[in-house]
This record gives sequence, structure tokens and C-alpha cells, in this order.
Amino acid sequence: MDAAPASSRSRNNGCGPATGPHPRKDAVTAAEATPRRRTYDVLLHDIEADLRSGKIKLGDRLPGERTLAESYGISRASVREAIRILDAMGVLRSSVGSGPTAGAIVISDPSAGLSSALRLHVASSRLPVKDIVQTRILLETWSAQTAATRTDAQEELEQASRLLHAMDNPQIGRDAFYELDARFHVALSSLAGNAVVTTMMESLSGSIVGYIKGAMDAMEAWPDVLSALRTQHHGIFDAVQAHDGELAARLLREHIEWFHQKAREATVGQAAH
Amino acid sequence: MDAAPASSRSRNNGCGPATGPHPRKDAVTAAEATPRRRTYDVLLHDIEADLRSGKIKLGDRLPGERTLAESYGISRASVREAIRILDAMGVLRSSVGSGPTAGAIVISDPSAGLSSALRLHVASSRLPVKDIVQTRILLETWSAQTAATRTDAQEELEQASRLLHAMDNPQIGRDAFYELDARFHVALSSLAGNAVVTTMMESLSGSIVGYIKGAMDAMEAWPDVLSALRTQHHGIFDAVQAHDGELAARLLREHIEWFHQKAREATVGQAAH
DNA sequence: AGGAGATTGAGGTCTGACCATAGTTCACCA
DNA sequence: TGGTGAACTATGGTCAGACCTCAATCTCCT
Repeated sequence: MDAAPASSRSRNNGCGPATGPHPRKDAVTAAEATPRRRTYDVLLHDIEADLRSGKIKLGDRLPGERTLAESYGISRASVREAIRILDAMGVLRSSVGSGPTAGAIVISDPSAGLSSALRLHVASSRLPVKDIVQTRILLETWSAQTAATRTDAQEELEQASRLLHAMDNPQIGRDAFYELDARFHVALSSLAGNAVVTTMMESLSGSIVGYIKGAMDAMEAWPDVLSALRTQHHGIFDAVQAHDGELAARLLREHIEWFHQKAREATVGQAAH
Repeated sequence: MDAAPASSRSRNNGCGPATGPHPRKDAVTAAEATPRRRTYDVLLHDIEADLRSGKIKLGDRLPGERTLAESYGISRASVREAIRILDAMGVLRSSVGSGPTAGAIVISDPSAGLSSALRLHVASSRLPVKDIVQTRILLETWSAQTAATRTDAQEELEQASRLLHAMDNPQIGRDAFYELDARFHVALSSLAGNAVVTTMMESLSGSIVGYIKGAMDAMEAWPDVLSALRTQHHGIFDAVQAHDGELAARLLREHIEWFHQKAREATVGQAAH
């Protein structure tokens, strides 16, 4: 940092000294021998603590990468790794340029990070699509039943209604329909007023978007499917609006199961071609 | 890479040429104007595709960072950012050293990544603890009911039983008890056989571990609480083992609600001190 | 044969540079 | 005076190359 001796590389920098002579054990959450703290961990930890304490909150800007690097005594590369992780988790977004909109800004978009994680684990066959669908049914039926008991979610209901009608557009393409469909389901689940459930719905939905679009493209009787989906959506919406939670949940379950049966058939059919 | 001209920095390297003259549009999944592809995106995308196609699977090793950098024509720093993200998502673990256990290895630990993400968003007040708890109740009661209908989960049941008895140890400390408690609940939810639900349970649990431990430490009547928790756990376990899903779900709900009520009181009490 | 030390391969970190982008400032001209 | 475009500046994005630490392996001496 400051006036270093003349010799070009003689100071024993590197990670060792930066974190002290390897601080084995963390004393807290230690459990079994902290395997190996990365340099950026301390920054990550600090940012999380600052979020928790409210010192930094949604919309705030982090100091610049160079500033952080200097104040933590670590390299900019390490700072970047921490920021990259927070970015991937949907905690912040970093943009180039200058002025108040540049830099790392706290955005808090949980479903972005969760979606990516789920999608990757679906890709690695760790999480079967079947289980994703089953979980979706669980969350959505619960949401519908909970939503039916509420009367103070008028705004969200109108949002769902708008999506419902947008899907009735006769000229709509498969992709556009799917986009609206996904948002409709998320809107429905948000009626229950549970942020975690809504986030998970978004994430589950996002994690299989590729699978669904592929299946839709492979469906041969698309017009029939489309029309059936529209009918089902209207039925579900009406049931929620009429505060009939049981009916809404049943229709929702049938709707999702029906569609995924079609998707499975289409995917298999495509594979057989 | 190869023999570069003598002049130290005259070649216009940097990101531009590496990815060509900015390849606007990806043609696939483009949707609306790809905002700005990071250099590592292509590697990330490739790895995901390889996971999906089965070209790389659990336990496999990725090529070395230097190798990847060269074969993708990007810098090692960019490769590292991609790997760092996958690491944070719980897709792989990278370790130093040499030999077959070193390097980036696919591990597929979904709950690690999801936990961190959830925890961060709880920290940023984007996801209220109340909603986490509510979601937990939803997932656990569903699991208990589903588990009660199964008869082929003997192994998981024994695992839960072992944890249950370990918690009966009279000398147990708060931290150790909590550790076992969290694993007991996860074990119970895994009885339902849905990997996504189990993963989410682990993640939800992990995301509030700090909160719970803090609350437990603040509880003044810990011995009483401990004994109540033990009784509740046994009741739940017995109900599941007796295939009484309704009872198990009800006890579970009461158990969780009761404990979080205590936790809330303890936290408030602590704040008032 | 067996163990201590050298070697090797791989990730971890640092430094310092240049590039691209987007506000901000300000000189210059109509 | 007022507008406008060019310079300036701040900030992230990327690269190249170096050195460190660690873990497995190989080598060679006892």
C-alpha cells in the first residue's frame, strides 16, 4: 500500500499476511474446522452485516471497487469476486459509467438468484422436473386457498386480471403466451401475501422455462391446448375472485397436472421423432 | 497467446476483440435486447449445457482454469468469475493442490446456494422472517402428510429417529441441540421424497440459523423450552411413524408456531434490556 | 524398504495496465 | 446569452503475468 521497500517483489504479500497467519477456527459457526476462508469472505460478510443492520439498504450504492479494495487491504480482483457473488444472488447490480446510477447498487431481486441456482441443479439432474412441478402445485394451491380468504388484495387481483385478458389475444404466439402465463401464475401466488412463497414460485417457474418452452414448441395440437389453457385460467381466476379457495385449489392442481402431462407427451414424442 | 509483436501494449487487447466486435444479440433466448453479456457468460452457459446434456456430471472435474481460459480465448480472471458463481450456487467446489481431488469438481449441493441467497435477502429485509416461517410450516406439514402415506422410507425414518434420540442427551448444549433440531426437521421433510421440497427446507432453515441461535441464546427459561421441544418432537415423530398424517401436520404446525412465538418474545425481551 | 525432500500441478491472490461507458464540465461559437 | 459538442472523470470490465500456498507425487538417500 504505502511506501514499500525498493525491491520489486520481495515483500511477502499474497494471501497469507492479508488474513493474518491463517486464522484457523472462527469460534462461531465453526462446527468442523473452517475449511478455508477466501479473501473476499470478510467483505461478503461485512456487506451482509451492513444489510442486516440497515447501514446499507435497497437502492444504496456501494463504494467503488478500488475504494473497497484499498479499505479492506485486498486486491480489486478479490473485491470483484465478492461483488460477482452478490450480483449472481440478485442482491445487487453493478453497472459501468459514472454518476449516481453507476457502480454496485443494492437491488434485492431474490428470484433472480434462486432461479439460476435451481435451474443449474435441474440441469445437473440433482432436482427432477417432476419434483419442481409437484412443489409448484403445493405452493400454488396453498396460495389460492390463502388468497381466497383475503379481501385486501384488490390491486394484485387486477394485475392477474390484466394478464388473463392479455392471454386472450387471438394473435398471441407461443412464447408471448408462455411469458404471460408464467406471470399470471406468479401474480396468483402473490395474492397470498407471502414474499417467500412468491419468490419461490418465480424461481421455480424460471428454473424450468427452457423445458416448458421446448415442450410447447413440440406440441402439435397447440391451438387446442391454448384454448384449454385459457378456459382453465378463467375458471381458476373466477374461483379465487369468488373466494372459493377449495375450488380454486382443485382447478389449479388439475390445470398444472394436465399441462405437464401434455408437456411430457410432447417431449417424449419429440424424442421419438 | 502466440508470438505477439514486440511493442509492449500496442495491440488493442481488452474485451473488445476477445468476444469479437461486440456480438449483439444471441439469437437464442434473446428476448429484449441483451443488456450486456459478461465475458464469462459464454463459459457459464456452456457448463450449464454440458450439465444438461450429461457431458459433465456429479463428481466430474472441470479442466483447469488456465486450460479453460485458453480454450475459450478469455482471461483466467473471467474463468474464475464463472467458477466463483457456480461455487456460490453450490454446483461445484474448487480446491487447491494437485491430484484427482483438486480443481473444480461438480458437487451439486442445491441448498448451499439457495441458503445463502435467502439469507442475504432476509438480511436486506426483502424477505421477512415471518414469511420464512410460514413457508416452512407449509412445506413441513405437506411433507408430514405425504410421508405418512409412504411405507418405503424406512431408512430416512431411522435417520430421523437417531436425531431424535441424540436430542434427548441430557448434557446437550443449545447450539448442538439446534444443529440436531434443524437436521431432524430436514429429515422429516425428506420423508416425502421430494428433492425440491427437501432442498427448500434446508435452505429456509439455513437462512435463519443466525436468527434462531440468537433467539435461543436470549431465552431465559431454556430448560423448560428444551423439555417442551423434546416432547413435541416425539409426538410428531410418533404420528408420522403411525401414518397419521393429519395429526403429524397439526403437531408440526403447533410446534413451529409455538417455538417461533417464544423466539419472538425472547428477541423482543432482549431488545428491551 | 522407507521416509525426507524436491518437483509438479492447480487454485488463490496481487499488481498494474488498458478499454468501454456514462455522467459532468466547460469552452467555444452562433 | 444560450446551446452543444468535445474533453474530462469516475467506474466497472477485462486482460496479462507474476508469485504464493497447498497437496499429491516422485526421487533419492539412508
